[in-house]
Amino acid sequence: MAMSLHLRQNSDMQCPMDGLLRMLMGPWTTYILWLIRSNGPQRFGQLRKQMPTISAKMLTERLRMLEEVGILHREQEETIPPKVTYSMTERGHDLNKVLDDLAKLAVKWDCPGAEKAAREKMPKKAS
Amino acid sequence: MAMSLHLRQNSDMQCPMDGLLRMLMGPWTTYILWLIRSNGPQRFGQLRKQMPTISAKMLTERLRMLEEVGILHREQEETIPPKVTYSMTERGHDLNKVLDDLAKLAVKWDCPGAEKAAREKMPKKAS
DNA sequence: GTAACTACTAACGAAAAAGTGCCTACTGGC
DNA sequence: GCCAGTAGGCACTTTTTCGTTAGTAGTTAC
Repeated sequence: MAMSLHLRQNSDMQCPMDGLLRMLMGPWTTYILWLIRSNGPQRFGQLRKQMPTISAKMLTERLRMLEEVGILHREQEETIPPKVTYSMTERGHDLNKVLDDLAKLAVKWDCPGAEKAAREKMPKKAS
Repeated sequence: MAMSLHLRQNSDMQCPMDGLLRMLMGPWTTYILWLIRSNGPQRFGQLRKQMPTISAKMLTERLRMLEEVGILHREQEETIPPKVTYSMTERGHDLNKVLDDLAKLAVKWDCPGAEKAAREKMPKKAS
């Protein structure tokens, strides 16, 4: 904790994207968004089945975070066993447009270079 | 390394964005791009001065990665002391358009929610 | 003659992130 | 009566990430 009383990285600097990127950056985040957009609102367990290697803890955490920033909506039925469904908010749809553009770029480039670098020099978990 | 012979997270799945996001996601990545776009080609030391809290190791690593995926161009003069200048490639400019959109979104939302969540539930370093 | 300058690299260690296993509550099927 | 099933929470362990320190080279300024 070298800089707790300092600039927190550059979040206090002039770049307004910081918060947004920090959110998208999280592991699995965009993959979750993609699943919900493609297949509609879904329950916790359904999402989990589509991401065989995610841990429950991680999935919970990501979903909670996406809810907190207002991108996903969480609907809970208090039955037992419980039933929780996640869907996109309006804000979520805003985001999808940008993500689409990003996806187009990814397809356009689709170079082995990116593949290679992704394996070596970048954070391990994305999507 | 639970799954080295397996799906590596979901990178082997259908999402083509994975590599691209893994790249943008890295700490400081977009901040570096922003600096170079705003102020033009720059040398290692100049960049460093503008990011007082980054370590040399980190900066080197990020720059190398951006070079590897073809977003930055690295030009080295073999003098001693050496002189290395980084500039944007064409591909880099492609990216900037999308990043601009992202920035617009960030400004549009600019909610305390994002701020708050950014502090708590997301990876520590972005920009 | 030595100290500073630049753009790094390698090795080490601390801190943060993520995985694992165990727990909950009530209902429904055997 | 017993076990499975849902959506997690909590504590503990492992993995990953990142900063710090030390070192490189030859020229130039003191």
